[in-house]
Amino acid sequence: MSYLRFIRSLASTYQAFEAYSTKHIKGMGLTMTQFDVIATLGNQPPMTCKELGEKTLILKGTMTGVLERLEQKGLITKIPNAEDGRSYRIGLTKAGERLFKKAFPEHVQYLEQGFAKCSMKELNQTIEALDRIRSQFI
Amino acid sequence: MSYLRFIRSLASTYQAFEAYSTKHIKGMGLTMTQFDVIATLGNQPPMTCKELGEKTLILKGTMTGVLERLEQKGLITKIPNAEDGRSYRIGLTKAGERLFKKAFPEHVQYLEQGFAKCSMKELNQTIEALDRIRSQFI
DNA sequence: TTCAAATAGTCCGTACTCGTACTAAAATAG
DNA sequence: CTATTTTAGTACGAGTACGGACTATTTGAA
Repeated sequence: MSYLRFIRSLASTYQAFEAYSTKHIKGMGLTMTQFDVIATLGNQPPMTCKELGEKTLILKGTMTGVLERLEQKGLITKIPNAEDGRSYRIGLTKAGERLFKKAFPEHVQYLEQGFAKCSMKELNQTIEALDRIRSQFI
Repeated sequence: MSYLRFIRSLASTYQAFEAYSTKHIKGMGLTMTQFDVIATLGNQPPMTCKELGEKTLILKGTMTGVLERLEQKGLITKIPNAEDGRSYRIGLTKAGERLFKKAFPEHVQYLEQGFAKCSMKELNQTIEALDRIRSQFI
């Protein structure tokens, strides 16, 4: 019966982490989803909407709106794709690059703080256990 | 640096479980949030919107709409509260009761299947580790 | 080659999350 | 007892998630 407790523990830990992370991201004027896109595009050659969706787990229907808002903020550009008239490539603008180069390391460091008191050994053991449990659900 | 791997592992396990659970809930014509409300109201005396929100972690602003849709489906009723003119008590209708008595045990059993191959010992160890890690973020 | 099937993205509808502002009722301080 | 503050729930707007229908382009098969 402890699987019900496991579910609660999993959900609340995920949500606590999500809340911790979100607090920092909001300070940069982005949503988690928007940050996810910026972080994925950073230091990478421009990629299609489809590729971006695969890396970020954002569905294409959602992606349209997210990219629209990022374009309005002047952080990304859509480059027509010569090889395929249906698609285009998405890349960071100069402003997007600047934001990425500043925000990404800052955020990584912020997350690091949260884990400062966790032992490596415990983290690694938990990763292994989570991966084993997850494999039952796929 | 393994905390980045931990985050990925935590998020993907949570999402895999969520997807597994959602698949079953959708089959009963409910969303996860709606099921959460029904499951919380089952076998309990009617409670206020506030209490319901505390138990389900649904914010009051969201709750209004969720209850509206559950009321339309005829699964819940709002009972005026004699002791406090600002609030009302929310309870399951007969149809809501019937759905709960059928769907809840079915869902618990469905979840149990997913965890069938997980050892109790590993689940308990993981719960403890997750709880320790979570405490760093609150 | 031409027509059917697959693919890339968009559009739309429903539902949820979160935050802020608002209304009405209750609790409390002076 | 009145005025202030708190509290319960609603209203609303921006953003996200997800699914299904749709358009345009490309690919693949007859």
